[in-house]
Amino acid sequence: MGGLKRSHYCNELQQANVGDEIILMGWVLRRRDHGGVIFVDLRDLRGITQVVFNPEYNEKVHAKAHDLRSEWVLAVRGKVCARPEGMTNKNLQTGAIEIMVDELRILNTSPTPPFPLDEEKDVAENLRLKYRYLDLRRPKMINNLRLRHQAAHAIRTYLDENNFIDVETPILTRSTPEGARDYLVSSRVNPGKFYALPQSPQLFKQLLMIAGVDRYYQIVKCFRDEDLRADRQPEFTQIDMELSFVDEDDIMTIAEGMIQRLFKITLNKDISTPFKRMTYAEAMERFGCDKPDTRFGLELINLTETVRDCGFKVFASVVKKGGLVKSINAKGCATLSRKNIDDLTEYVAQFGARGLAWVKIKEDGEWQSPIAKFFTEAERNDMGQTLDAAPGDLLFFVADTPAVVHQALSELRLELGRRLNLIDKSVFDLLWVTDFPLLEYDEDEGRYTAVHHPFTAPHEDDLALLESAPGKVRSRAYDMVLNGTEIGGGSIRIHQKDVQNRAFAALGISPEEAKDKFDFLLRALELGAPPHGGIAFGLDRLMMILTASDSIRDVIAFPKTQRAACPLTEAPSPVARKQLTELHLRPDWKED
RNA sequence: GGAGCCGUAGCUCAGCUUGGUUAGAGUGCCUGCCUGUCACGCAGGAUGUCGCCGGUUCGAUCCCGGUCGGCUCCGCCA
Repeated sequence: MGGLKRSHYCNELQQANVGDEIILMGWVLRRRDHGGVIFVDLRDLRGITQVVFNPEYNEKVHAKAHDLRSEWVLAVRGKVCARPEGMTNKNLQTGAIEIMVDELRILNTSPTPPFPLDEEKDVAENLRLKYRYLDLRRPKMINNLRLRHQAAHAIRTYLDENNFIDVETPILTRSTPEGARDYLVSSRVNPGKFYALPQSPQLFKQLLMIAGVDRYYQIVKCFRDEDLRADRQPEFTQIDMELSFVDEDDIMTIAEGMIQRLFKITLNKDISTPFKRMTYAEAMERFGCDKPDTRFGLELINLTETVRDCGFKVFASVVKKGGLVKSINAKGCATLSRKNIDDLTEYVAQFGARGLAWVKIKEDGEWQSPIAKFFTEAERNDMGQTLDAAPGDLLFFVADTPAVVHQALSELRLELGRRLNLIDKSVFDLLWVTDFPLLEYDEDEGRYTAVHHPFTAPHEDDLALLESAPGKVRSRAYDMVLNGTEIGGGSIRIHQKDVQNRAFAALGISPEEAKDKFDFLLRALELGAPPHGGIAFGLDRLMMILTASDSIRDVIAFPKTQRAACPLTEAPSPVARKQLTELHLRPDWKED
């Protein structure tokens, strides 16, 4: 750089700097060559400054500026000048001034970049990912990275103020049963044995509580070898914490304070605490899901009892078989076309609904519906009353198993919310969902599995049910929900060995297997484990919401594609046979 | 494991329904002109494995099958 030192960033210079001699460094965003005067928009991570090469001001430098091209890297020494009358650019933070250049250093050149960086148009994502370092030069992307940094910083500061200490836990650890598929790492020095990358530092943070650490946190990578989604990556970041001698309220209060701080620092938004709370049972009943978006209505209404003995066999037989009939009253939506309704029927079909019954309430209160004829007038009145139906309304019904009814109507509700523009995007709607069931029955495995994880404490009132009615046991788990997205979840943990053994037994884990896989935990629990609990937040998902991104990939510097590949490094890649041999692995795939 | 959408110039896309001349547009790029632009302007120019393989056909960017890649979703994600 020939001894030049940057004096300012490209967003800083204002009217007050006029007359100053400054040095900027950055990339050529655009060059406008007027034959005489040449304008260059110089960009760095913070902004853009117009630099001017005028032959009358400095002929030698002007000549050199002819060669400049997009994304060349420059150091520019010059004088801050006020722009001529009427020439300010209101779209630019530095639009009041420009730099008359005395010295131009070309620090690096570049061929024409493979895609434009000026954000005028969307670019194919795999191209962006292949040249991610170019993509990240775009203001939106660098802003996302910066906001993520600010979020992490605010969280660390807050937790430090609250006596948490950051402790690192192993990335190479042991595979445990339950949960997601593990990423495995083979051990060179232990033939036939494997490490697993952590799905979360769950057991280590519990062991830290037993160690007396009292309050632990970590912003930490977690790994789950499952299929990707717009909001799911195989490696993702958790804000992980654990506290001793606390109950649910203590943890919720700490977590609320942290989220409050996060919003204040990153978006300067004031969030009021405490957050709303809702039990799992209420969330399912009213919204059909455990992470309700409560920014709008369209709640589910239970008609199971109303239609139990009705004339419509589809409904009545579902009820008889123990299923549910629920409805959504889309107020004032009778104007939706048959095509609209068909689209919605197709939409809910992907969630298992075999049909979507509907009724339009006409101006005279009569039903316009394919199923109207199956109901007596009394039944129609009964249903209309339960649903608060009025002329102009559109009623949707799903009758099926509780799981299908809830998922289908929950998704229908969200789709209606989006289509009807019912969601106020400026609102951040935070709530807790509590009292999750501890266990749920897995038909495929023929046993109960943990809804949260196997170390979650059962509700004390329900302890006796652990053996007699495992599905009825409530847990001491809680999720934090933001705008219908689960952003964090945690629980009070089991801190007594005998309770942990009973929980394992309920999960169908034999005492032998428990000893084999979790001996270290059981031993630790009996050596003076304090009551403890914690919570973990998905930092990536939080950042998605804070940046209003559609994809988790937009808040991760180097994300992976849906096939879990990195277009930039071309990971995963083949490895030399020698590496495999050292790891005692014998490939069963064809080598090139 | 399954469903849907997409793949044409460096980039963003049209063309494909109904197969047939030289495959287009905008932008970018190159050259020239231009001293106040800021998505500068004007004139000219170059640029295509129509993802790949196969089939049907006299003839395939277009129809069919397969395959590769990208995205969204279901399953999966304690």
